Amino acid sequence: MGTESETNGRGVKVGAAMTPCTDCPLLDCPGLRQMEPERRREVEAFKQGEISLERGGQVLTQGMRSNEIYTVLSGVLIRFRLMEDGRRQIINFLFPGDLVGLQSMLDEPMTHGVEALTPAQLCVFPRDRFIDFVGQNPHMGYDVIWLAAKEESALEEHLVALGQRNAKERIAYLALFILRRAEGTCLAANGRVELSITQGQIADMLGLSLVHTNRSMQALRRDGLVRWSLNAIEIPDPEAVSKFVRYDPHLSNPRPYL
Amino acid sequence: MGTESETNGRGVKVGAAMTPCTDCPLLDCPGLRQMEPERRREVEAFKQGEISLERGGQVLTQGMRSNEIYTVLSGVLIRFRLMEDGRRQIINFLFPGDLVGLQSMLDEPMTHGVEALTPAQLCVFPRDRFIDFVGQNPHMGYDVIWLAAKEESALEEHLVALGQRNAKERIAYLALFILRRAEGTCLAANGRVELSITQGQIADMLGLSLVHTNRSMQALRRDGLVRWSLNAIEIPDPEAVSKFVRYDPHLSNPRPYL
DNA sequence: CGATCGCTTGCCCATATGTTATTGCGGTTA
DNA sequence: TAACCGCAATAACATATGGGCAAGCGATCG
Repeated sequence: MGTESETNGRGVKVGAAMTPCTDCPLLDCPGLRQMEPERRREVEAFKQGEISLERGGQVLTQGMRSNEIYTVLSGVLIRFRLMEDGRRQIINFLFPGDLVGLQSMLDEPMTHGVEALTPAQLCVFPRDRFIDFVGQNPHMGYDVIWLAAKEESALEEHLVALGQRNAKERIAYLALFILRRAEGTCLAANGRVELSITQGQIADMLGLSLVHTNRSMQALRRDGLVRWSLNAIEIPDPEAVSKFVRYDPHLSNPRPYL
Repeated sequence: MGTESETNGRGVKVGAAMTPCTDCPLLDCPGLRQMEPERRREVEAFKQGEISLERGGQVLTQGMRSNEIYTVLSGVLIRFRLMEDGRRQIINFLFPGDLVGLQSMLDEPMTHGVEALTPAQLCVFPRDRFIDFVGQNPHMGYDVIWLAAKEESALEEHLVALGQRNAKERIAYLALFILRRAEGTCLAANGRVELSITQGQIADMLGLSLVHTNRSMQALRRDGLVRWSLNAIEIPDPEAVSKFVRYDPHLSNPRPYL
């Protein structure tokens, strides 16, 4: 169809084109760790290719195995779990620099799917060469562990939100979480992210019904805490929200990435 | 006091005694992966010591940094997060073979604490030698990543439970989760685990009030699905419970461990 | 242009879950 | 033995959240 091969009906394009890691567009982002040129070359040797997704395109499908691991080069994605009866739980949001298929390491069927929220590009790495790669670059292995630990922290936060907070707090929490992650990856400024997230998606992430999600969002808007439309999230006073939900996304060390 | 040095008022005993990895008591457990003798020697070289805990003893304290990572040699522990207002969210349960302080890798203050649910022993490893260790034993690095991915899967399951299931289902889910993990570490047989878990702890894990937790547990007992007392969990028909909560802890590959 | 479709919003009512308080039981301690 | 403590089991009542339905609104598409 296009200039490249279109493999998958679901908005996935496997590109021959490949951004060289030596001028990775993520290099300038202050939330991401600097990376020495020689390391970048190492990563480039490991990198297998690139994938482009449209909004709604899927990279990983629940129930299937994968031989590849990915890294977000641009865009925002969600990771979610489907139940047989149609219920859906969104597990987390993925931003540039994030590792995508840690589960692929397990050599078991994926327990979740991954889908693009915006047009996105991913770097592809072969799983079976991973051990060698780590053997030759122990620091990289450490970085992967670092990222895994960070991801775990995020899930921990989400668990706290679902377990301990009410609807308004959950939504405000999620807004702040996304804003901070977006800031860290240069996708936000002045308390504003442009990102199309459906109220249905918010509901599916926070374990709320659609109706109640809507109600609570309106309340937050009235309170002047969070203005969350289909196109963007705005938080006029992040400090206030942080206090409201008792959640302080302490700016952490810059994240490593591949 | 005892024969060893008592360092901490909270039931922590740092022992000079050290179980040699070459006859690690976990070796026989079918849920854990076999480990070649030479690997065991490598691990032993990395191992720094051992810690014993009584029920209620804490290994890691929220808000503090740690230079050590641990591994569960025996016993069951919980990982939890406290909020300023006293609310508590239990994040996960830890069983023999599990990695304890993955967060220590981040070089940031811990966002959770870890406390023993039964008397427990932990193996201690120094964080700062970790990179070298992985550099020399890439397979071990891979194993750590494996464990991290597995932990992430568990949190994912918990998220689904909190987000999508009602009280009865959550409790049944948790019972089954614990039972299966206990079976995998030789702590359970015939659908029965002996483990003292308070209804308050269950409530704090599942985001329910104590009263409602109690109500729902009774209902499950009446239904004959889960018999959960202070001393033990019994699930007469795991298949039935699995169907009831739509959760199937597919027996996974044996877990690696250090 | 009208026809759809999905998102948003509002309303009314049902119910799952939370809150507060009381009781009872068994074990521990003085 | 009495006093105490932690935990489980109830009861009566309050409220947060969910379910069902319908309307307005903006895109997209023929």
